Amino acid sequence: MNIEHFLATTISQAINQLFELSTTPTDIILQKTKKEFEGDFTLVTFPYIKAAKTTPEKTGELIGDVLLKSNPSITKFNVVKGFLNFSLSNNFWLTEFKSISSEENYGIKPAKSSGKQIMLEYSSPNTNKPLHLGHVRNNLLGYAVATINQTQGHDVVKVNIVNDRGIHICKSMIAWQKFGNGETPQSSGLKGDHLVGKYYVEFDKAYKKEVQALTEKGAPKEEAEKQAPIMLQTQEMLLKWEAGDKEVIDLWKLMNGWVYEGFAVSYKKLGVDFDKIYYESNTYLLGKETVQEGLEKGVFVKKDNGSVIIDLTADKLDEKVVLRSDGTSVYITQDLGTAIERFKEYPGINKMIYTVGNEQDYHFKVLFKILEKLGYDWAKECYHLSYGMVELPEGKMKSREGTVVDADDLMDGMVATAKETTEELGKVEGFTKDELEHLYQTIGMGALKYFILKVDPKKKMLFDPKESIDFNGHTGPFIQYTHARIKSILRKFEGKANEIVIAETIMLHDKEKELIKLQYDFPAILEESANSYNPAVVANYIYELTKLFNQFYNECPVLKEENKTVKEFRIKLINTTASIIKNGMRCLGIDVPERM
RNA sequence: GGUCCCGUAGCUCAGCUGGAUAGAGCAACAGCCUUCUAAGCUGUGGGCCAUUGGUUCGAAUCCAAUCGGGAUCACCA
Repeated sequence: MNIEHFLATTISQAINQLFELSTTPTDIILQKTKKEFEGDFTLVTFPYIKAAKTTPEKTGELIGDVLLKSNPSITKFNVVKGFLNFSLSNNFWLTEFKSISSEENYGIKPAKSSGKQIMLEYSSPNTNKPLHLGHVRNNLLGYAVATINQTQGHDVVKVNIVNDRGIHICKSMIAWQKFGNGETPQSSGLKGDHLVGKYYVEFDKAYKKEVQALTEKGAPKEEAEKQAPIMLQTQEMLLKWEAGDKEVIDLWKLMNGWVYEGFAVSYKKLGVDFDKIYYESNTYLLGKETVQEGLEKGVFVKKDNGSVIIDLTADKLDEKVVLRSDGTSVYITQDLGTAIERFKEYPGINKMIYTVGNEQDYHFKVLFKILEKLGYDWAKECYHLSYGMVELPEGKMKSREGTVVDADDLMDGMVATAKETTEELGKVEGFTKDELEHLYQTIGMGALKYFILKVDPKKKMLFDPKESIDFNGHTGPFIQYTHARIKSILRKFEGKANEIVIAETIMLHDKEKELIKLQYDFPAILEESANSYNPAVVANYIYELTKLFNQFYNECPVLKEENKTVKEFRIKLINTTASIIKNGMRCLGIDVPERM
């Protein structure tokens, strides 16, 4: 039985008997004893002093006495005001550690399934421009949440829905036709998505020029924006696309093909992948039938002008259009249809997660509410994994103003910095050229990923490209470096860590005990992180573990230790530390090198 | 204006299912490399946890209001 459960049960029984209360073990909240005090676990006794009809000190004593007799693992206790701190025996932690270190992948549950299936959508790029920093956060977050949930035995289906159609795609296409001179990724040497993105910017330039020319001739601004020839051409192209015009479709396929080639490269660098990719060009007509059904059920209302709406004012939301007066879909129509389709396609889904920025909080509230009103009981299992924007020191990123941080540039920059730093530190000996390239990649991406994942997803975060990302302190490279150091020690021990049998007689040093206690927490941390869809929980835990190891390392020599049993125990201890660091970082999608 | 989110050290962030003296990193300053990798460790300084009330034995944490910042409220996607 898990020790915390045992303690809770014992304490619950004790206070029920002593103070005539009727608590259950789940009412008992134990916390870890703060470092300044002696003990392993702490019970706050304030809530019980009324029933105990005595002082907090006496209350603690009474409960402590019962605990002491209940289990030989509990060796002593002390009471400070309303805090009952009790200690578990050296042997308890040693035994605990033996079990931790004997597990192949401690904390990361084996292949056995929980029976729960989660569909997780993330990335969702547009095919008119390359990925930027915002997408990076989205992708890293989605991927990490998926991996962390897999450790809980859940079957996670990672999906990506590509926005490959619509007016914005046509803008790039028109601009390419007009100004492109047949430029291709091959002829220009540009990555496909960057090439297409370039023409999206070209469109905007040309469009602004035309609007300006028209307003100078006296047209009102709004009128000019509607009547600019290039805009009219774009709208015409969209109609042709919808009609299946071969020429337009061919161009569309060609240019989207370039974009996909470019995305594939970026995704690979980011280390993310998908089980299934949806394309909006296939799904954008979905949802119209749903609107019909909703009308019949009386969930939706048809207005005089022919548009269909849902009135959500009673739910503190507004009226929402679900079908335009001309009978065409709006965005949410498609989302309704896609959601329903997915649950049909994967009947086993218990949870549907959408990784989308918090500017769409309202949209998803409405979406889920509508699904609920339509009577889909899985609507309550839909979850919007909302994350804050990545802001630059100057404020928001705006693609039209050229203040976006491009994902490829960013990643390349990180790898270049990793290279520089590594060379400066002179840590390049003994590596082949290929190994070095791989190492720079690992460190640079590790820095970027950790930087983004360590902050709570729902909060907005600041990214300063000038100061870039540090490699010292609370960073990915620090964790990677620590792992490499441990591996270096283990190498000197010729990899025999697994053969070590831990002696019963070891008296644990403070730092050793702290390390074991922290390792003991790992499974609970993973579970919490999985349930809250928050990778930062794991990220911050790994940092704590790493920092603790470094302190231990400075205080307790490992290889220089004279006593053979202590030395072997420490080897085993750091071996387990390394594997938790590695597994934890893997959950975040971050590689840790064996050497660096 | 309605709704939602955020406000913790100079900066970037933890801590938030109420509990002991609010923690890290960066930046500043002072130490530690005859070594198991110093991308490290130790120490110093730095805080009215936005403000004001409330609930409580106890509030950074819960509630309300206020002030600041952001998002959103399209027959856009």
